[in-house]
Amino acid sequence: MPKVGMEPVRRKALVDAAMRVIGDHGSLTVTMSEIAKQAGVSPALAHHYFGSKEQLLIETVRSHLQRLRDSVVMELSAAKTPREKLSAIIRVSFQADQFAPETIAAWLAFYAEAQRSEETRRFLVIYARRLRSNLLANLKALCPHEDAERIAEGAAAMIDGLYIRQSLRSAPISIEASIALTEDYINALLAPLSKKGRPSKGQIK
Amino acid sequence: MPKVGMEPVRRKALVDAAMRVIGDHGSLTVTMSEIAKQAGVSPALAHHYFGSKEQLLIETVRSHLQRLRDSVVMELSAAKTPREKLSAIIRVSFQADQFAPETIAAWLAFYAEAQRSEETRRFLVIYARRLRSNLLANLKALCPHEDAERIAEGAAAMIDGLYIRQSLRSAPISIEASIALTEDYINALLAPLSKKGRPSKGQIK
DNA sequence: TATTTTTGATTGACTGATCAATCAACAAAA
DNA sequence: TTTTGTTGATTGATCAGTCAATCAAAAATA
Repeated sequence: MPKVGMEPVRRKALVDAAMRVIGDHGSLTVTMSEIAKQAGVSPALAHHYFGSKEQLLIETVRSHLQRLRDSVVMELSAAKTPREKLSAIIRVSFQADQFAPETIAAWLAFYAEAQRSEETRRFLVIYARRLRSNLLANLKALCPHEDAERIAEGAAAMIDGLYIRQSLRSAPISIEASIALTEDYINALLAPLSKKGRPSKGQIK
Repeated sequence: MPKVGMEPVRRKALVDAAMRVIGDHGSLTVTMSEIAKQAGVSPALAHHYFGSKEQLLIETVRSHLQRLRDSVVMELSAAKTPREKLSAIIRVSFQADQFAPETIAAWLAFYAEAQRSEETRRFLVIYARRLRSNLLANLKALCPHEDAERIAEGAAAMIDGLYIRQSLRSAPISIEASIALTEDYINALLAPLSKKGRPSKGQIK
């Protein structure tokens, strides 16, 4: 085996391994040994590259959020109208790999960790803001601004709520049903509204 | 100091202490020592009464859920109509002590724990089912059954989602706003419906 | 080209701290 | 004197983090 330029390879392997271990362990109380073993290296090497367990965990959150962000960007650029973009955001939130039990377990663990780790919290806040602002921007094209704020808040909450409920794995809701519930919410709140505030009968002001 | 009948007193003190410690620690990785100190007894006594840390934690979840349940029952009995009962359920979910940062942190920790502890998971499943079925029962009085199912699912998700978003403590949503968002959801989805499925103009079948 | 030197990658063994859990002993009430 | 409550001291396990030593490739030198 070669000997140079291993660093990026090992870092990625360790971050991926951490994600997997956290996922099926369902918590951040995982040991460096478990992660290292999963990545096929010694625990000492994990410390060598990341300095501390906390740092490795933070990189793991970062990487996960980055991947999610990339998905959103890609899907958003494919969608044309604001309404299509809203659907794209929803679709990505519930896409299969995001909605897998291990991924959801990891999410939950990250949220719990954010109660103690300021840095983890910051990442999740960024994610939450991005979700909200993506929704908001497109809603503003479809209804008055104040309504858009409310609806964005509600839709974001619903998405996160569907996640957390999924984590209990009792009567799990399918991906399609989750998408439908969120779409319904947006449609129902948008229905009586329109860009410039059409009251009820299609009269444009 | 007196000497008999201490057991229930100590158990309650320890469970309450655990809740407090978990709350401001924001995680279940708390030590028996911390809990015992908070309760003003020695760690050995905590083990004496609960046998293990896990058992104490489980009792803590149970006690918390029981208190919530009591609140719901009380508020529900005060409400008369189905629509009022729906509002009562929502109101309890967001009542001040439930929505306090430490309580939310504790909830989150319990959800994370449920990934590993079957018993904790069972309690949370029971809570989730109860919330859903309380909503469902009252919704059924207001719209067709299939619609009631969807709306109950969505409202439950929204409630949980508002909780989890609150845990990030960035741009926190007020109690009133949280209630308003959930009420809006129900109103919006209920609007085009009625008990026997009036299509759109008030014609009763 | 052959050799030595340097450098990055990697690990086994170890340390120190933390903690759940146990237990023997003691105090006070019954 | 029996029972209940209570604790300090201790044990054993687990882990994050450190370190000195090894190995093999690459670079420098002859």
